Amino acid sequence: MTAPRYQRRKEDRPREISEAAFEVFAEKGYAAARVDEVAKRAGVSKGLLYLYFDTKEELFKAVIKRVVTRRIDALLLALEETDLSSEEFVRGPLLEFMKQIPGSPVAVVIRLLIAEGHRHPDLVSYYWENVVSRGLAAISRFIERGVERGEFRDTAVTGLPQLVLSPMMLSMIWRILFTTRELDTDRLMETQIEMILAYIKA
Amino acid sequence: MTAPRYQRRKEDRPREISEAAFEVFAEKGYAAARVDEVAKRAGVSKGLLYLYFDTKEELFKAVIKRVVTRRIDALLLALEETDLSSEEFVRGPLLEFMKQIPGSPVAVVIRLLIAEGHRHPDLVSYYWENVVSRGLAAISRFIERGVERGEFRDTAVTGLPQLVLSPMMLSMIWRILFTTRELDTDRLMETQIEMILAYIKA
DNA sequence: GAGCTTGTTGACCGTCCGGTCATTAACTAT
DNA sequence: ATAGTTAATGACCGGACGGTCAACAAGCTC
Repeated sequence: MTAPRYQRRKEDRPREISEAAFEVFAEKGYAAARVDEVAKRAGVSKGLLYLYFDTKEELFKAVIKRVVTRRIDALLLALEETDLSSEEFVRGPLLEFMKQIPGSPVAVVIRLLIAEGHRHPDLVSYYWENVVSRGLAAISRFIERGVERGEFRDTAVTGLPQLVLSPMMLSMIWRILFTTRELDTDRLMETQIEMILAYIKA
Repeated sequence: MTAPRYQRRKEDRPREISEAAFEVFAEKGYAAARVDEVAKRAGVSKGLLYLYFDTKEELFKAVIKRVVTRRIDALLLALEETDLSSEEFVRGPLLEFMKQIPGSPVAVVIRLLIAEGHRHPDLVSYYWENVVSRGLAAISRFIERGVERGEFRDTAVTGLPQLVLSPMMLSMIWRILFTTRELDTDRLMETQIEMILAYIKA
């Protein structure tokens, strides 16, 4: 009466493998990540991994998409439905959202995309369509709304929502490269918001 | 009377190999770059490459350092020696410098560092010491000078020179990932400078 | 032009790794 | 219990790739 050597868990395997893969890709990057290592961390054999994912590249794409998909909607919804004034929303929920990104899995995805995007153009398109373009459009719309309400002036910022996010981008890269060096990334983003508001407030 | 099969060119080989390596690393990233490919593009045999560089990793480091070393000093010098007013210098030479970076080899180096920095901490330190910390310190000093001269107020920006550069950072990443998508990166940087000046001018 | 030095070649090696598949054994239906 | 189904294993393969080295030949010296 020994314990079974393994259990069949068809339902959970893809997620477990994908989670393990995220870890390994995050640590090593795509090319240096070993499929054996992923299988090991997921607690399965390499053969099984290849039952659920056709190739290493498919696995990679699945991992990226999985992380991306779970993260965008909350903010966009909040942004559409808030009854705060534009300024209050920017200073509150939007800033909070930005502060939390550089330490989140999104930062890892960005790193992987920067490193490997070249050879996975469909992945870059996916990320563009599901995250970047939606996020930027939402910020633009939001500023426009502020203009319509008479809270903001109509400046170049309306058409350059990237300005709001650029310190967040820099903070992400900073943490990726210079984890040990000092930088108050929160303060960086706060100050940018402060400047933008000062610049566009009516 | 046949032409010799090769010429001895001890002096030029390291540079030629290093240039070829830059191309290949830029196209493929570190792990996916093939030493054979580098040798082929440099017009030498793999054996010769290994005479000048001990390992692939040493080659990589040499390439990064070579690109970095040739690029920093001009701006820092101009910044120290200019007799323009602070505002004029920012709107002129500094902005020009920033605009030109995202399309330069520096952007490639950044991409490689983001992708591979993890496993080459000494390379990250090198980049930090020779480029980032010097550049940021120079900008900080410059703003302080403006404050001393009464041109600027003393704001949080003095201690956050990253704010000046963050749209440049975003522009670099944007071009790396989304070459095809529209973004007026020049306008992005101009607007940031505009906002900062409006924010800190006395 | 003979002989020496050394820059250069390219075939070769050992290892590693993505991907395969015959075999096994956990579950299921009866 | 038994037989059938299929989730899961892990040994294995072929090719690729970083790195080596014995042989070669370009250029120098006399």
